Amino acid sequence: MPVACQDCPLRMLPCFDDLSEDELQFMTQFKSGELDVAAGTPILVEGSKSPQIFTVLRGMGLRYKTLEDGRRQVTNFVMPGDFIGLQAAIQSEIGYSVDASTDMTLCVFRRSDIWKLFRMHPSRAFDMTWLVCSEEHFLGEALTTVGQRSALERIAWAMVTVHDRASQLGLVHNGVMNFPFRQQDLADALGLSLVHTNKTLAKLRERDLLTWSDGMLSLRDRESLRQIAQLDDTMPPKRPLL
Amino acid sequence: MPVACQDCPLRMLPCFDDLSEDELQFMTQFKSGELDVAAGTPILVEGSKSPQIFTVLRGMGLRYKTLEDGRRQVTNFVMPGDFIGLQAAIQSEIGYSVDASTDMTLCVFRRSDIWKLFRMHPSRAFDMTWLVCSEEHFLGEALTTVGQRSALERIAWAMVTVHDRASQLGLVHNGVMNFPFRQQDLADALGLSLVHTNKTLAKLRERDLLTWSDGMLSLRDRESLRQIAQLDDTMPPKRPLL
DNA sequence: CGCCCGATTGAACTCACTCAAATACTGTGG
DNA sequence: CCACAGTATTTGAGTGAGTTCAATCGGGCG
Repeated sequence: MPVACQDCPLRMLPCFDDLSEDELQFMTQFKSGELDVAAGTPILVEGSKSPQIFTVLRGMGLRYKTLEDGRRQVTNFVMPGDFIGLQAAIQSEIGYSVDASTDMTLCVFRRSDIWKLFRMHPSRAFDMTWLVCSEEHFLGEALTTVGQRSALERIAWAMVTVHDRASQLGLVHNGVMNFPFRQQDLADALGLSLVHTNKTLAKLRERDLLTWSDGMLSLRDRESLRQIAQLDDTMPPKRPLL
Repeated sequence: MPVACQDCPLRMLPCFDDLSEDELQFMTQFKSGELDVAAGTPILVEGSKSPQIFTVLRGMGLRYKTLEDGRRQVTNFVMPGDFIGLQAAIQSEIGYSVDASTDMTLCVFRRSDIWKLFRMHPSRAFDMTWLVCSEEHFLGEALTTVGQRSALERIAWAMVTVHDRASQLGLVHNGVMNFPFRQQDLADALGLSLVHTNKTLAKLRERDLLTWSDGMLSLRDRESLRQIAQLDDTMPPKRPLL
């Protein structure tokens, strides 16, 4: 049974912009349905033209690109509130794949309605562009991390970034969050080998900076991790939700 | 003396979408001026809120991010037709810096007019979003390159990508293009050290795959370079010009 | 129990880094 | 016109961070 936008549990979170009554009504009719997928399901496939666009309501996933010989670059961890698939709607093809890492619920939009959104609801079009800019910004950060930071710095960066994101979404309880990924996923996100990722994680664990086992992640000392990562401590602004 | 959009030399290139009479007229009044800068001038500064947005008319530059300790990640080479600074207009701050590597001419827009564009000209707003998606796509490619490819593959990838882009813009003459960057810039773009970049370039030169000296780049064997880079050979689609 | 998958650990190797110095070029001032 | 400083490229040598190979361990499941 689909959730009405009116009752969207994400909408209530303080990290998201408020919606006007008008916008809310528009979104309700813009939303074409809901999709439930099991862990492991591919949601978007690189190079395809998906007729659908999604907002993540629940669960987590992986966004990645692959080379012909099988090497894989994870470009982001997908979390609730993320808007995925717009590339396919605006250009002809999509440049990345998304797989579900846990069971997920997705809010579905028709790509053919995008144009209507731009014409009829400029404020929502603006918000959509905001989200793409935001993703662009993140990829710039990730590129800088993989290009310039050492293995220890990369992992510290990833953990603080992921944790902060989850924290915004109210997914951290008593300092612990669900982190349903494999070490191989983290390695592929940071351009490191699995073995070295494992050994570097062990170092952070020995120093008692974090714990991660059985899919549960806890930052024991976020401040130290932040410093290792040379990450500045700015509160992210409120963001739009589509 | 500013160029009228009507007479914009870029507009005529086959790689750009056609504009309707209506759109053309709107752009002319949307354009608030022209800016000429000398090589070496900073155009945008990370973290600032520039009141201006630009389209590059002429010349090349560097887009990059820096860490506190001085490490630098070049995130793109800036070329004519590129639209820069939107992040600052849509969010409050900009996430990267841009410096001019040659003398450049920029088409200037007021950030305060962006909202008007979304409200009054949805087709241009759509095009703007297209461009951001495109940049997002590129950053995904770059991240994959830096995260997964070897030094030889990275350099081959960068050279083919840059050359193809210049080719689209009609900047390649007799197989030769202007490439006004230092080896340090390329190294910072690919997450490699200067020394290793130099030695890897030498290997490609020895194999007679490319030549690059005095700011002139020529791909002697694009096909081999493309294969080394594991880069697929798809024609880029026509793109919007703002 | 046996199998599969993911995490962990050890050992050897190598790609890419740092350090260092030489070369080449350009602009500046005497 | 030459000396000099500053910047970019090139090359050599030694080092090290991260890789690959390989084996083990542990939990979940048919």
